Amino acid sequence: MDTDALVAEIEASSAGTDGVVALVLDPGAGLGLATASGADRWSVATDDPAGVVDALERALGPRWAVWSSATAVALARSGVRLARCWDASAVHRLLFGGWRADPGRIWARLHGLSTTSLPAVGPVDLFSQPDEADADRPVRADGHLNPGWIAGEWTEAPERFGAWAAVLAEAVQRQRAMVDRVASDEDRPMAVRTAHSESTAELLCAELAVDGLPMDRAAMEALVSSYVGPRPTSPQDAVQLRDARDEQVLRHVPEGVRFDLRSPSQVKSMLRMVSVEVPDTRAWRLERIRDVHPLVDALLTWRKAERIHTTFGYAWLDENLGADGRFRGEWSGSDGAAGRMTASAGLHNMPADLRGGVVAEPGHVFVRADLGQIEPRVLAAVSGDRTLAAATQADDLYAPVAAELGVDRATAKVAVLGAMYGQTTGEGARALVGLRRSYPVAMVYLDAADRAAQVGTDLRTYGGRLVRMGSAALGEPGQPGSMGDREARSRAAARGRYGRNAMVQGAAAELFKVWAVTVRARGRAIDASVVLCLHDELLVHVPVEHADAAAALVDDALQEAAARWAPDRSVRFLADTSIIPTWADAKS
DNA sequence: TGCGGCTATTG
DNA sequence: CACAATAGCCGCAG
Repeated sequence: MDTDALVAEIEASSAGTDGVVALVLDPGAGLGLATASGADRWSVATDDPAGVVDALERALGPRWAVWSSATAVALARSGVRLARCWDASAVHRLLFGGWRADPGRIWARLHGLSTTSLPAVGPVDLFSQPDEADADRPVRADGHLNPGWIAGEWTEAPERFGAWAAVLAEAVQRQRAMVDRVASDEDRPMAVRTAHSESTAELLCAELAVDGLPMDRAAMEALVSSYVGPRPTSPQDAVQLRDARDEQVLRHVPEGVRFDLRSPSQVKSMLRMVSVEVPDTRAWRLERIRDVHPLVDALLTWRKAERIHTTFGYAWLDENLGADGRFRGEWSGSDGAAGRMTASAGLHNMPADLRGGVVAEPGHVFVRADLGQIEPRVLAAVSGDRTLAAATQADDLYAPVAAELGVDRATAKVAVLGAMYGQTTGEGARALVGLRRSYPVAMVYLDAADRAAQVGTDLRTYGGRLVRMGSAALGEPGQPGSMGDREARSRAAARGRYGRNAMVQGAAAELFKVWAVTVRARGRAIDASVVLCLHDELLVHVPVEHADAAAALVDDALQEAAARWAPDRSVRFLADTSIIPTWADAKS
């Protein structure tokens, strides 16, 4: 079938179904399509599935339903960009929390099947009797998805393409119904929009992973070299250089005594040998006693260099920086408790000292923008606290809060942050009384989350993300006898802080992603690409002639995002935006 | 070989 | 050293 005929069929079939078209893709063999109802499906055998998708995108521009961002990654590798999608794994994480979101798990959840013993490919065990009749079908007799198809057997015969897409279409239809229920029954009216923006954020993640971050290898190697010296010429040389670095510290202890600088307990012994007694060897602690003994100073200097050497050194560049001057990591659209974006390869914790190596390509610049005081502003929005919302009108939110509380700005800031993090000691805790009096709505919102989390009740963010409170890392609430009373209370308090913060951090992550995908969408017309997302900061790469337009676009996109995310306009959001040649040039 | 602890980096 | 994260190395249990 030619593409025009396919377009016409899909157009006729998907009328009145919100324009959702399910897509499964095998880059080597073809694609499967299905309309939202799953009633109509197509199997297209082609050696250029990306080209077909691109043609459909231009002709129809549907909301593409996909199992995960793997589809978008494959398309991005072929230079094909989708505008909108419904990412079943992203929506699964939104609805149910946690991280694992493979098709088998998504399907099981939507059909009320067990997710603790999902069928798997491989040796037959007691729980999975083979059933020959199941092999040809995407759904087994027991209702679970066929693990073989999940693992890739759907690509083995072209007629399976459409069947697999139809399965996805059904899953997405069920997800949509569940999101609608969250919106209506659980009082999270933004849930559908969140499903859309979180899904589109997955498209952005695919592009971030495929396109990478512009990096100047020579500039970055020069920066690395300034900390750890030149690149070793051989493995033997590497060992020698490492011994030489260690020796700069060890020469401060008596002759013949050896310590492993990489072992905290040995470092503690080493310090004791020169009469420096510390409970641990963290840098902030040693910093204060830097002058006590030259060994301390040498150790701190060594630590800094060792960090670059092991994590952000030549090996790091060799592994992640391509010959095309793009640094690539893996991106996740919604990780952890609160659903923040995360990135691997150190993209989110690269030392600030190395930012000078992140350089725009010739003829390009970066537009860098970060949200100001995003978490307290988000707290004002999601809690509906009118007084705190009024404070967001100020460029510096802490100034009116300080005036209201009758304290200085630093105290006000510590108090607000302490309230959001659940701090119970120190200066912040003392100012909490004033916060409760002046901003009762926001404080009650935080306290309610804290109390629910303490007893193990799951939470939902403003946008509708489920924050699960039953994970093993947090410990089970109310376990009798397994621990002392003090330990149990400490665990409960930790769960409370976790839940309290997840409501704020999670909502901030949702707003951030709406902003990021808005910039992605609007920026396309002027060739502006988001190349880095950092929780409250965007780095956009753009041809120099469009720099001013891109900077204006980023600011406009924030207002657009804020209006869509929180239709109540009483809370003000602002971004600090600059046009810079390297990431190190930002003024903040 | 897997995992918790310690450390450093980021928002 | 509150909240979140990635990542490396060490020491110990299995």
